[in-house]
Order: sequence, then structure tokens, then C-alpha cells
Amino acid sequence: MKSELEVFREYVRQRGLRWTQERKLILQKIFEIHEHFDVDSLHWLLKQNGVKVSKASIYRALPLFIDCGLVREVDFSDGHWHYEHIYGHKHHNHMKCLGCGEVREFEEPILAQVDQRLTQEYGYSVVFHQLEVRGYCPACQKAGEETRAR
Amino acid sequence: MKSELEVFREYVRQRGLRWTQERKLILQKIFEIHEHFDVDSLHWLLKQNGVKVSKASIYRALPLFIDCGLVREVDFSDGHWHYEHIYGHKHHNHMKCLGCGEVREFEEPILAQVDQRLTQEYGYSVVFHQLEVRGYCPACQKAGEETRAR
DNA sequence: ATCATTGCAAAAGCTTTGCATAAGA
DNA sequence: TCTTATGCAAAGCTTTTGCAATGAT
Repeated sequence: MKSELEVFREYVRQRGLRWTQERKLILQKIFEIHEHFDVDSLHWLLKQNGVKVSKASIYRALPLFIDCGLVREVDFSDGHWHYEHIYGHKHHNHMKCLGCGEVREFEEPILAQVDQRLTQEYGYSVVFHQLEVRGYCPACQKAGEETRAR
Repeated sequence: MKSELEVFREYVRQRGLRWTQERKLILQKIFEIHEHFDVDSLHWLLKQNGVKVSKASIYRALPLFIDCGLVREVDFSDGHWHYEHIYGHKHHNHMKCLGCGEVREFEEPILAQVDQRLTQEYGYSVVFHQLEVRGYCPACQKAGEETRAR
């Protein structure tokens, strides 16, 4: 399997774009983060590592990473964008606790059937899907019950 | 079944908030729109009807409508929020064409099983979920084939 | 008479963009 | 050498907020 750097390098070449240090460093960092991130935290992390890259470059690089399937946007409904690397990972969905805000990932094989049905029933060609679940984790449910009991 | 106005009136009363003309007018308009909307278009529509309500009031009212389950946020990944009324509607998901941008709604009963599994397996209490699908509609697939053939 | 709500305008995010400089190809 | 990419700062958007005035209870 190609590494994410190779994938991007190839993408860049095919498009007549340029393989730059900045893009390499950003991409490497993204694949070191095994969580979701936003532009601000990514920029901060790079800074911590002594890597000087402007936010503007991050903002300009992300659409490219997304376009070649290395990264995807994640919607956490909090007013700005979050991202995660997806290349080499199984597809997963998010379940965010409305109490503590913790995000948990889970896999759901059944969703393949949904894609299939959309293809058969609507002639739709599915590129990707994202299932976002909101609710309460066991700890927050318990906390809620105690609060209500008072 | 209670009307959306009654639902909101009750919610407002229970919370010691106030039932105002502005909130009533905004809510009525939202339930007249049988599509997705954003703050700007909602504001514009109200204006067209000679209703003077500031955007600030819309921004302040929406979280209340969401909180009492009348409205939900929709993520179309285009940099700002979209909304739709959900009270009295079956749960549905969105499939947005990456070609023409058209949004189509569809129901997917299988997702109830997903909620169930999250409850049983993780002890999670699901409040709601949203499945967003991206791909190409039949027309855009065809257009794409023609373009590539040239 | 209270106190929440409104409208306005200013402020606050986050993201994009223009432009001169740097650096891949 | 020819362009694309970068960094900076400014501009752009959407959304939020402070405050005086208004209006609901």
C-alpha cells in the first residue's frame, strides 16, 4: 500500500501542482494525529514542533488532501470545521455525547446496504457517507439521573 | 397533534421565556418553507412578506426551536448553517449530488437498527442521528461519462 | 413594574484572498 | 526561467454580543 505521502505526491504531479516542504510537513503531522483536528490545533501542533507554516497554507492545502481522499471534513456542529485523516483507515462514524462532548468512533457494516439501496433505487452513485449520532454516554446518563433525583 | 406554534408556546412558558410576535412570525415562516433554508434566505423571505425581523432575532430564535425539537441543523458542508423543520415529519436523510448540488431526501428504516446496536453495545442513549450521503445523481453520471469520452 | 427580547451596530470568530517574495519544476 | 506556493495582512462572511429601547407578563 502506498504511503499517504506517495499518494499525495502522485496527485500533485498529475495536476501539475508542486510538491513543497510545507505540504509535506502538514500532511505528515495530520497522519501523526490519531484524532480529529481543526486548523487551529494543527497549526499549534506544527508550531510546537518548530515547524513554521502559516494558517493560510493549511487552509490552502486541506482541500487538496480532501480531494485526493486522504482527509475528510467532520461536522461536529460547533461552528467551525474539523478534519480527520481517512487514508488507510476503515470507514467509521461518530457518536458525540451531548453531555460531556466526548466523540467516539464506531463502525457500522449495515451502512453498506444503504449505499447499495441508493444505487439500485435511485441510480445514485455514492462517493461517501457520514453518519453522525448524538446522544448521551453511560456516564452522562447516570449523572443526569442523579441531577433529576435531587 | 399539537401545532408547532403550540409546541413552542408551551416550551416558552415552561422556561419562563416570552412568546413574542417575532418568534411567532419566524416559526410560521419556517413551517411554510418546505425545503432547507439558511438564515439569510429566511430573513429575505420574511422581508418579502413585509415582516420586519432582524437577523439577530433569527439567530437568537433558532437555538430555541432546535432545543424543543421543531427544527434541526443540516450540514451541507458549504461554510454556513442550513436548517429544516422536522416537527411532524418522518426522519429522513440527505443525499447531495456533488455535480449539480441537488439535495434529495430519503428514508432509511435500517438506521433504527444502528441506534439499537449503539444502545445495546455501548450503553449509549441516542437522541438523534443524521446520515449525509454524497455522490452523483443519474444525470450527472451521464454528463460525466460524456465529458470523459470527448 | 419587571425583566426578557428586539434592533442596531460593533465585535468576534473562522476562512479566503491580494500581493510581493520565495522556491519547485 | 516560468509558475506555483508561501506568508502576511487585509478583507469577507457568518454568527454573536453589548446596549438602549421596547414589549410581554
